[in-house]
Amino acid sequence: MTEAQQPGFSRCNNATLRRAARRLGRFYDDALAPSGLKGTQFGLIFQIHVGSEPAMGAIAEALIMDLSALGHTLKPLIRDGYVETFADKDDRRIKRVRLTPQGQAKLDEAIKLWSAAQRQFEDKVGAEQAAKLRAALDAVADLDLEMAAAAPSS
Amino acid sequence: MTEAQQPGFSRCNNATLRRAARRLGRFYDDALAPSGLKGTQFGLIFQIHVGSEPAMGAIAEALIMDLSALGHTLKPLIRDGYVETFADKDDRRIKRVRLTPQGQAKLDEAIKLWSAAQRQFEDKVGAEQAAKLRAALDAVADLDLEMAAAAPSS
DNA sequence: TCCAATTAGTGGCATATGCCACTTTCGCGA
DNA sequence: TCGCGAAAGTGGCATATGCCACTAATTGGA
Repeated sequence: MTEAQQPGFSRCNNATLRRAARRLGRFYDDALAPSGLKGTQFGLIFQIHVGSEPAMGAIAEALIMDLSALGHTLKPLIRDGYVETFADKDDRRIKRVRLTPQGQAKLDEAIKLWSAAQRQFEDKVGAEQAAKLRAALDAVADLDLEMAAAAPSS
Repeated sequence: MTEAQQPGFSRCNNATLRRAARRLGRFYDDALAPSGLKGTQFGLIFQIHVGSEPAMGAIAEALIMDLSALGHTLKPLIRDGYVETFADKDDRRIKRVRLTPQGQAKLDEAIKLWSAAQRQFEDKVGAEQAAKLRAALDAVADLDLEMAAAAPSS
């Protein structure tokens, strides 16, 4: 056993979350590896897929990502020809995103791999437990946090 | 509401976890900002703190991090003088890590900020709920996943 | 004793994420 | 209609993480 796992530390919700995310991330990444996509890219492509040519801002909001981070993450997918962007017809500030035919095909391919990982995970923890965990995580994600304005003026 | 959040997608345990991690990560990052540390760095420094001059491998294992990733993450902390490394006396392959006095001071400073964030989070979700969530996440982290060797030879 | 397999880290490369400073467009009120 | 403030992205910079190919030390046999 790893002695370095003192209880005091594991009380940090953020650290615990990241730790689990690293673990699960690698698992899904491994499962998706044959497709050449990472778990994050799969999630992003899927999000684009379910959206109706979503604007970047909409995607960022849905995934709770920084808009610029989304822009960066999108680049390799555009470079590899899975995704393409185009300006909104009515508002030139808005850039919409959609999958290319290859992107669609890649998504279909990845979904098969993803399903196996998802199934294995749920077999281990139980579909019900998994659903509860996701619900709890979604609740955290939608939480209205905000540090109570530290020093309230002078 | 964000229409782009179709139910189909949120069924991915990995995507849901990352989404929550981004959200919570920003919250803790904001809270720790005055100290100049990121949430990840805080967790790492804390881990070094509770360990007894832990070897890099031990830290990586405890945090479920890739050893090389740990090495990279450690660099800015070493550069800023919060952490230092030294070779193990008996096994020169092993590199041990410890906090410098400044690192200790920075940790103390950061713990105050962290406490406020931790408290605010637990006030929102409830200490008990938070504990349950951490337990569930630890369970996920310790899961014995492993894709059942895809193609079992020829 | 000497070499093969193992263990612990390092460096390079690529993606994942954020923040900040800008630039371009819009929307709106004077 | 002019011009200012808001909205949507982009680029640069820095950290977070992983994988892979290597190098240096160790450990076990033969």
